[in-house]
Amino acid sequence: MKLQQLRYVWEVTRHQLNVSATAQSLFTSQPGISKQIRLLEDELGVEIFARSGKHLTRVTPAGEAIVELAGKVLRTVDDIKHVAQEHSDERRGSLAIATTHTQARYVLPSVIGEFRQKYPDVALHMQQGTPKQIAQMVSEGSADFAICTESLELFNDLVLLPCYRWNRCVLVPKGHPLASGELTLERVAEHPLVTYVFGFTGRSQLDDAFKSRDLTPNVVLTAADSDVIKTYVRLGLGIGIVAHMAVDPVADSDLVAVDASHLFESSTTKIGIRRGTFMRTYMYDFVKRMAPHLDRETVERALAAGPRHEAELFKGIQLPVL
Amino acid sequence: MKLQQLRYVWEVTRHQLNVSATAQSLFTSQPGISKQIRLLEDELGVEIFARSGKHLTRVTPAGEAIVELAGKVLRTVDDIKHVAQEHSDERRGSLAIATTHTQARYVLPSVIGEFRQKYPDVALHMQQGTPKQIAQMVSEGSADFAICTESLELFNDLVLLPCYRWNRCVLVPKGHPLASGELTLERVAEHPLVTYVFGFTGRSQLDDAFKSRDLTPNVVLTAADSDVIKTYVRLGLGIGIVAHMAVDPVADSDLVAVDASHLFESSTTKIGIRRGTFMRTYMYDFVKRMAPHLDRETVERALAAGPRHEAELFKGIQLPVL
DNA sequence: ACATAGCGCAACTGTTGGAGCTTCATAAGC
DNA sequence: GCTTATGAAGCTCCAACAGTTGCGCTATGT
Repeated sequence: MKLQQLRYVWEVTRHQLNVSATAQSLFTSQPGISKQIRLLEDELGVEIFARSGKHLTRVTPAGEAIVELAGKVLRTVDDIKHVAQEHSDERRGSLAIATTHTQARYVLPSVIGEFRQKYPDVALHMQQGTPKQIAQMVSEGSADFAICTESLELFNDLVLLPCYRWNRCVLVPKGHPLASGELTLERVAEHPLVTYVFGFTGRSQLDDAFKSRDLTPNVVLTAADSDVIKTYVRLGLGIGIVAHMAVDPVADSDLVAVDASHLFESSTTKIGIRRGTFMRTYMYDFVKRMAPHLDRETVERALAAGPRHEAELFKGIQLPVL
Repeated sequence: MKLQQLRYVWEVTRHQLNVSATAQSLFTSQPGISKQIRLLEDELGVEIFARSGKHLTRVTPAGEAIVELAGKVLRTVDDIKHVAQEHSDERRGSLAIATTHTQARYVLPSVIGEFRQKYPDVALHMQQGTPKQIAQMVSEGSADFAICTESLELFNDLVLLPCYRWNRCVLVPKGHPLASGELTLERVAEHPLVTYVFGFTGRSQLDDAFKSRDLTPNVVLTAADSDVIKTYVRLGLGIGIVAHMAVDPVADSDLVAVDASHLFESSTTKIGIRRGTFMRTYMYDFVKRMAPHLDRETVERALAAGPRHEAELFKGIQLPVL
C-alpha cells in the first residue's frame, strides 16, 4: 500500500469518480491513476469502486469505509508536514480560512490585516462559500478554519469555538417611517423585507422571531450578502434586515440603521476547526485575534474534548457583542 | 513522503533508536533504513532524530510529534487492511489478545474454544503480560484486545468495556483453622499470606480492604499467577487469596476455598480496545461471548463516545458475577 | 447510427528503494 | 594509550516500479 494510492482513491471520489478529471487536477495521467487504484484493490482483495463496463459508477460499501480511512491517513500526513514546518520555521506556513461573505467583508479584514503584518510569510488562503460548504471544506481538510454563524453544528468532527455575538438592525432609506419611533416586530412586518437567504448569517433566528409572534413577514428578496441587500434597500425595494457589523457608518451614511437587538435573538459567530488538526502557533494567534477570550490553553482544551463536549467549556463565558 | 519512511521512523523509535536491530526485525538492511529516514528528514526539513557522531541518541521535540502521528497513520493503514479483509471474507482474519495469566488460564479457554469452532480461519494470537504491558500493546496497536482487571484506566486512548465482576476466596489446606468458622479480615490477617503481586488481578482492592481496618497483612510471598500461589499453599507456606474463578473444584479438591466476597470489594474485569480500531464482525462476536450484555450496538456506542465518556454508558448495567 | 467522453491494456522509460561493501565515529576492554 | 567491537553513513549497482504514450474498447447522448 502506498500513500499515493490512497491519495488517488480519495481524490477520485472527490471528483465524482471521474478519473480523467482527477488526473488533470493532480497533473498526472489517467492510466497512472487507474493502474494504482487497481493495484490497491488487488492488494486489499476488495473492489473499492463498482464498474460498469469501463466506467466507475459508484463506491462499494467496502470502498466507503476505505475512502474515509484514506482521508484520515492523508489528513494525518498533512499534520506531519505541519508539525515539521512548525519546528523548522515558526513564522512560515499556510492558513486556509473558509468563511461567508459577511465575515470576509466586515469582520475579517482588520484581523487579517494585523495577522499579515505579524506573519508576512504565512500564505493566507481565503475561500468564500455557503455555511455548509465551509463546514464541509474544513471537515475534509481543504481548509483550516470555518468562520460563520450557521450549519457548523452539522459536522460532528468540528470543534466549535464561539467568538462573539452580534445583533441585527433594520436598514431603511432616510425619511422612511421606520426611521423614527419605536421599532416593533409588527411594524417591521408591515413592510416588504430584503434579507439573507435561508442558511446564511443567522437567517433562522430571524424567521423564528416572526413565527413566535405569528407574523408572516413579506420577504420580497433574499440575498447571500449584505451588499446586495443594501443595494436593493437603496432602490426602495423594501427595508433591509442585516447584521449590525455589516453597516459602515461612512459608506452607508445615506441609509438609516435602526438597532433591532430587542426584536431578534442575537446570533453567535464561531470558528470551526477539525478535531485532531495540528495547530500551528500562528493559528492560535489568529484565533486569539478573532476572540481575545480564546487563548491557546482554552483552544487546546476544546480540541482535546470529546465530540459535543467542548460546548461545556464555554458555558460560563461572556462573549463580546459586536 | 512514503508510508515506508513513516514505518521506519516508528519502528526505529520502538527499537531504542537502534537502526541495525530495526533492520533485522523488518528483514531489510540497515543502510536502507538510514537512507529513508534521511530522505524523510530532508523532505520535512526537520531532524527527527538527534545524532552524536554516527549514533542516534534521542528523538528531537519535532520528532516526538512526528513519531506519534506516524504511528497514527500506520494504525489507520492497518484499519484499512482490516476493512478490506472484513469485506472480502467475513470469517477470515486475525485477532490478537493481550491478557494476564488468570484470564488466560481460567476464563478465556471456554470463550476461545467456542470462538475457534465458529471462526476456524481467524488466526488467534495470545500474548501474556503484566496489565501495564497489555494496555501498552493495545494502545500502540500490536494487540486488539486487552483483557484484565487493572491498569487499563491509565491509557486514555483505550475504551473500557466492563465484562464481569468477581470476588476472592481464601485458599487453605484441608483441616486448616480457617477452613471452618466465620471468616473475618482479622482472622485472615493472623496468618501468613500468599497472593498476587501488586498491579495484578485486583491486588489493590485487597490492600485497600486491610488498610481500611488498620490491619497489616503478613504477605510472605507474592506471585503473578494463581497456580504459583496454589503450589505454595499446598506446601503450607501460608494461606492463599486468589480470584474465585481460579479455583478448580476438581483439580484443587485437596484445598478448601472459603468465599471471601464479604471481606473484599469485588473487582471488575474489562476489555480494553483502542479508540478508532476497526472492529471486525468476529471481534464483536468475541466480546459478546466474554460478556453477553456487550452486544454489537453497545460496543459501537462505547467506541464512538469521547475519551472517558464511555463509562456513563455502563452506569446502570448489572454485571454478571463470577 | 454516429460522435464524444472516458476507461483499460500494453510497451516503454526514468526513477528509486534496497543490498552489499566500505568508511568513519564512538565506546568499551586490555 | 592502543585495540577491538558496535553501529551509522556513503557509495555503487541492480531490480522493481510508477508513470507516460498510444491504441482499442465501452458507454452515453444526439
